[in-house]
Amino acid sequence: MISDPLKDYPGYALRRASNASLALLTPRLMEHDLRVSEATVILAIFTNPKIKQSELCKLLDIASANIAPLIGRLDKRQLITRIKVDGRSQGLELSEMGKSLATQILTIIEDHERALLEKMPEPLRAPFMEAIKYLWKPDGALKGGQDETP
Amino acid sequence: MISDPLKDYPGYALRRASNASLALLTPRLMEHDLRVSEATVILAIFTNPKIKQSELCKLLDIASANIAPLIGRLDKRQLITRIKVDGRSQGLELSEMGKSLATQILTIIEDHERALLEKMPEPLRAPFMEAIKYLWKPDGALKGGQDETP
DNA sequence: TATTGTTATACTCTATAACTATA
DNA sequence: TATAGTTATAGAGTATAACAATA
Repeated sequence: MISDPLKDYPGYALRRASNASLALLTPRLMEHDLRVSEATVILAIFTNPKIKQSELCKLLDIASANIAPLIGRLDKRQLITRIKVDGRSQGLELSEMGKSLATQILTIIEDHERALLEKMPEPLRAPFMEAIKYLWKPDGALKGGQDETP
Repeated sequence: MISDPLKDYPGYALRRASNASLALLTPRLMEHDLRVSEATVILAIFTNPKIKQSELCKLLDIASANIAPLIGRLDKRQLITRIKVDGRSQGLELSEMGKSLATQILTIIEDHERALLEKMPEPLRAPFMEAIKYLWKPDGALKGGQDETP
């Protein structure tokens, strides 16, 4: 009988489960001509109007080199507007079209995430969500909170 | 204050945690000139000698088009041997060098996975591992078990 | 006809380096 | 000097289509 030697390891299970989740979500967002990363950025701007690209990078753990073309695509589609903050940085906001798209994205993602959670027995859901947060740093260890000794 | 609108969703948390895990594991395997996918395949062959490529694909959820060049690289490095089963398929086995590398990989991965799990409080570890298995299909729904009605 | 393995190709995400301009 | 943003480029994972050889 063939068996998977890594199936009981958390990091491996994370990778497999994440891939399975993305395989379900990607085609649903593609109907709106959006990648998962683009949808994530749109929602982050929706929740944090006037956020700067550098702040988005920290929040979502994306390299600044990679967010530049992504923001460029959203700008070209007139989903966002850039508002000069100072000479070198710009606050990002959603256009009306962007806000409308954001609410549609939110519907898709909420439905997707609800379906994911419903795959596991109810008593495991809360412990799962609590546990997984120890494996990354929500809100990107951003300003405001007490950081781990700098 | 900047906040992440998706941080309480399981699929998003999976993606972030998986990326964080890979960012730690990748450089450690790179010291042995191995990608994560290559190390995974080596261990799968180690555990399942004579496994065929098509079985590896099902087990690890990799498209056959993508495993061909990967196997080719392992073959060129003389880490595996291909043993003809019939005219169109071949059983894969590790060479002595491959087996030696497999044990080193296992040490790295076990250390990595142990460190991951230790990031969360002990009482959450078992529920986490139990819960996450509902989000993918370990052993790729392979032969031997009772499948979901074909 | 179906299966196994392969090649070619393309898209996405990620990573690094080098650069401009501003503070 | 340090920060914000950009460009170019490369590496890696994943996806589809097309194909040859075999069962």
